[in-house]
Amino acid sequence: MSICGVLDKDEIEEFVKILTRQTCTAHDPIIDEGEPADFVFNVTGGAVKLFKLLPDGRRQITGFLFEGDFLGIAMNDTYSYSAEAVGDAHMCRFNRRKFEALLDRFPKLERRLLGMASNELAQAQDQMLLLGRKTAREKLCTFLLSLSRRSEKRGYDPSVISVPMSRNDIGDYLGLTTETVSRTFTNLKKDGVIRLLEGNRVKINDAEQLQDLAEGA
Amino acid sequence: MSICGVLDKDEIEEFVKILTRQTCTAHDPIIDEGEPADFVFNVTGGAVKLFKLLPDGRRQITGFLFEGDFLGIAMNDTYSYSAEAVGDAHMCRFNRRKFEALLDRFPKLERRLLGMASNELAQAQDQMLLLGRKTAREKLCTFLLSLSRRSEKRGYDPSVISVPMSRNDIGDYLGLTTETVSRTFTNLKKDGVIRLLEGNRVKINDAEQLQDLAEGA
DNA sequence: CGGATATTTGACGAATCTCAATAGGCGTGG
DNA sequence: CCACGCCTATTGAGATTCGTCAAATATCCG
Repeated sequence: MSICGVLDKDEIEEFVKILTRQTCTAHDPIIDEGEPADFVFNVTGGAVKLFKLLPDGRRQITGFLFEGDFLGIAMNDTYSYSAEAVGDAHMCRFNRRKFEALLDRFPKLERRLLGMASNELAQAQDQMLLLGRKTAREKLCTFLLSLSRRSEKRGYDPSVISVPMSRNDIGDYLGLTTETVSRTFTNLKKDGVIRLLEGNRVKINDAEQLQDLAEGA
Repeated sequence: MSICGVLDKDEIEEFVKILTRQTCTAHDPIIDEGEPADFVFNVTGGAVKLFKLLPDGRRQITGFLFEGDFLGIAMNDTYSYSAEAVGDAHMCRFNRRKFEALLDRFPKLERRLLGMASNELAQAQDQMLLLGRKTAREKLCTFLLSLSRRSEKRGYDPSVISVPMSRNDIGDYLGLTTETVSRTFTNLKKDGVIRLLEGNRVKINDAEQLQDLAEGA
């Protein structure tokens, strides 16, 4: 587990004692915005989406979590967003009270959480730039690039990425409609930037070109 | 200073020792994206805007800071955004290394920073929802409402808010153009939702209506 | 194979942007 | 104190990107 990288064996033991393993299937609600934030989670497999809703049903996905990602760093009294699994997802669940008690005992963990929150904040700012100022094409290229970088960081081939989420989810993440996402995929394909493979995978033909397209350069 | 609310007199002394006071005028760069993050700041007066740029000059303002707000919670090696004063702004500057050294001595401060980061993260998610899914009118209402709430929290009349930033800044914060911001102000005025007063102030006629408009209800 | 769901494609419309002109504010200096 | 000039805000007209609605196609899974 990524948050535990700074802990030694005995310390990890303490966490294992208080965790519950759980599996969620697609559309399975994990947490609901506004509910008391009684648990924090660590994703151990699959993908999870975080989102907020407007009263009329419009949805903004604020992030996708993958193996190793932590859900609930921002610990206010209530959850500020909802979460559900993209496909099937596996997670460790911690009672928040017990989790915080352990935090007190391992101050280096607190420092680490602050670091993770910093990263999330930086990511959130990138996403604001994307949502507020990028075109549909730039948005999709940015998205594919971030998936590619994530793949690379986990030791996979960055030029062939798995895109497990639906067009609709991608749209709700990028501030676009399903149709625009689909059309933009088609355009990128036509322009030779990417190739669509079976199994929801995408081949990136020229990462540098993708990078330029992502920034409107 | 807001971050120091958890400290006692002697502890605050330690911070005062390492701070430098500085004043910035409009468009004065405070920090630049990509530069080494050698300093952290606390705003003591005026307003500051945080923003990111695309290569062609498109700009996204990711947040406004006011008195008491802290700049640099997200402490990576380099700044992930730029900052400049809106009008004139006053700030305390801390050497980051020394600041972090003090953090080690006051663990409750670290907990507090994590709390502040959590709040910022929640705010960032709200802003993503706004940027990705709200209409121009909803965006502006949300913005005015947040200024009103901020005013209220500081003990001012929430129905008359000061809007010190330019239409252009508001546009870059809401993902709109100057013209659309201006037009939307005009519409809200025409519909009796707000009234424009001199001195860049805005009178909110019906806060509840504004709330509804902000969420598309 | 068949039904359900997701994706793609097309035609059209609307919100917002762009470009351009006008009006308003504010400070400076005569 | 007024006039000028600069900068920002407002308003207008037309263009464009993206959204909406609808239909066709593809994919998944039992």
